[in-house]
Amino acid sequence: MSGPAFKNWQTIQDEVLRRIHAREWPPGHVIPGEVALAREFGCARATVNRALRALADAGILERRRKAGTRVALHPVSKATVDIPVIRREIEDRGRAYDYRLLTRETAPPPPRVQAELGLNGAAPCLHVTALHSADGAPYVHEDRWISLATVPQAAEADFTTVSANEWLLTTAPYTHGDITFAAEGAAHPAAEILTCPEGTPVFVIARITWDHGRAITTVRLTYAPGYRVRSEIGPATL
Amino acid sequence: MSGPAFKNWQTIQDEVLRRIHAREWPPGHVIPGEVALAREFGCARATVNRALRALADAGILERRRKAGTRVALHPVSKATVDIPVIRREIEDRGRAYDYRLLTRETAPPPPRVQAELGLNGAAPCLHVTALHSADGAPYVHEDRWISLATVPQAAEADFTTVSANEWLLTTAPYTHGDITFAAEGAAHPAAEILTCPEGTPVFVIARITWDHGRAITTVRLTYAPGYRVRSEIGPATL
DNA sequence: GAGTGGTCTAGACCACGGT
DNA sequence: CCGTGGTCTAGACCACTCG
Repeated sequence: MSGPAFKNWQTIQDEVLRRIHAREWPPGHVIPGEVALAREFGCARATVNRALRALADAGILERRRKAGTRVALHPVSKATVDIPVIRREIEDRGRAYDYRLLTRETAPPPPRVQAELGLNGAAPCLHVTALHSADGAPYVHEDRWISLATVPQAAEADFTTVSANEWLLTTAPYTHGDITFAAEGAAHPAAEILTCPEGTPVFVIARITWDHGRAITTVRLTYAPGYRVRSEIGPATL
Repeated sequence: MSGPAFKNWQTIQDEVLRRIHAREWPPGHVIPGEVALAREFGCARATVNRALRALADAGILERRRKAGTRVALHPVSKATVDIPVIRREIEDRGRAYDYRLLTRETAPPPPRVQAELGLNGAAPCLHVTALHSADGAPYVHEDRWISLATVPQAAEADFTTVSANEWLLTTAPYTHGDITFAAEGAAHPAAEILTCPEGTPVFVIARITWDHGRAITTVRLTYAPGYRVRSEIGPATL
C-alpha cells in the first residue's frame, strides 16, 4: 500500500544508500540500530543485518559493537581485480597460448628474495624464469623464486610443459598473498625477451604467496608494453 | 567428544577448504547439498549457506540452483584494491598534502571522452587539470572531464581549494565505476608538471564513474615515477 | 516437475567494548 | 554493566533451472 515494501535485503540496502546520498545520514552519522531499522522496515533483524553487513564490507559503513553503525567518514571505494592463471587470461581473450621455460636452477636467493620469503641465508630456493606468449607474441616474462622449505616437491618438477604458475596452484595452494602493481622501465633480461628496448614502460606485477604463514613463492611478472588491468568499482563489492 | 564441533560458519568454511585442498573434493566436483552438509555438521542450513556463499563470492565455489554447488575448475583469485581520496592517500602515509588547480575550462570534449561518457557532440563538459603534491614533490597529475549534463552544479564550483576529486565525492556520489591500471611513458603536459623527462615510465589510472547509468566523470591520473599499488589476495584453490 | 540454492522470519544466546 | 552487532536455529516459502 504505502510505497515500496522493504522486505528483501537488497531493497533495504538501496534505501540505506539513498539516505546516505541524500545526506539524511551524512558521513560520520550514527544510524539507528538494527532493531529500530527492522521495526521501521517491517522485517526481521537478520534481514537488516544482511544489508548493513554488505555495506560495511563495501567500506561505506563502519560497524562496532556497542558503538553502533556509522556512515564512513572517508568512503573508500574498493575495486576487485581478478587474478587468473596466465594461460586462462590469454585463452579467455581468444588468443593462442604458448609457454617456454627459459631457466631453472637451484640457488641461494638474493637478499631481496630472502627477505620477501622470510628465509635465512642458507635456505635453498628454486629459481625459474619463463616466457608466456599470446598468438606467438611475447606476453609476459615470469621471474620466480620458490621456497623449497615450503614446497620440497618443486625440486622434482621440471616446468617444461606446465608453467610454475599452474603447477603451484594445483600442488601448493596458498591461503593468502600480497600483490603490487607498478610501472617500470623494461630491464635486462626481460627487455630482450619481450623484444622491446630497455627502458620501455612496462607493467610489472610482483606477488608473494603464503600457506598459513609459510612463504611459498615470490614472482615478478613483466608484461609486454600495452598491458592493462581493468576492474570495476562499486558500492556492492565483494 | 569427536573432533571440532562445526558450529560456526567459519569453522565450516575451513573444513570445506580443507577437503578441497586435500583433493577429497577435486576441481569440478559437485559437493553435497546444503541440507546434507547441515546434517553432517550438525548445524542449521543457514549456517552452511553462509559458509558456502562466502566461498562462492571468493571464486572458489560455483553455485547454481538445481545444479548444486561445485568446486571451481579455474580458481580466480581476487585482489581488492582500495581507492581512497588522493588527499587521504597522501596524508595516511604521514606526508604533507598540497593541491594546485592548473586549468579549468568549459569545452566540448574530444571524441575519446565523448565516447567514454556516452555523450553526443553538443554536450558541454568541464575540463579540469590539477596537481596533487606530497611533501612538496609532485605526486599525481589529474586530468578530468566532468559531464555538466549529469552534474550541472559543477559549473559553479571553482576547484581552487577543494579538488574535483573530493568535490565530486561529496556532491555527486557514484553508484559504480570502471578503472584501468596501465604503464605508460610520461607525455606532455604531465611529464613537465611531474618534472620528469617525457617517456619516463609512469603509472596511469583511468577511471570512469556513473550514477545510475548517467556518466559523471572520466579522469586520468598520471602518478610520479615510483608509484605502486599494493593489495592483498584471498585464498585460491585448484 | 522437482530439486537446489536464495532468502526471510522470529527468537535466542554470545562477545565485544563503551560507560 | 549492559547495549550493540555477530551469529545460530528451525522452519518456511520462493525462484531458478535442469532434466
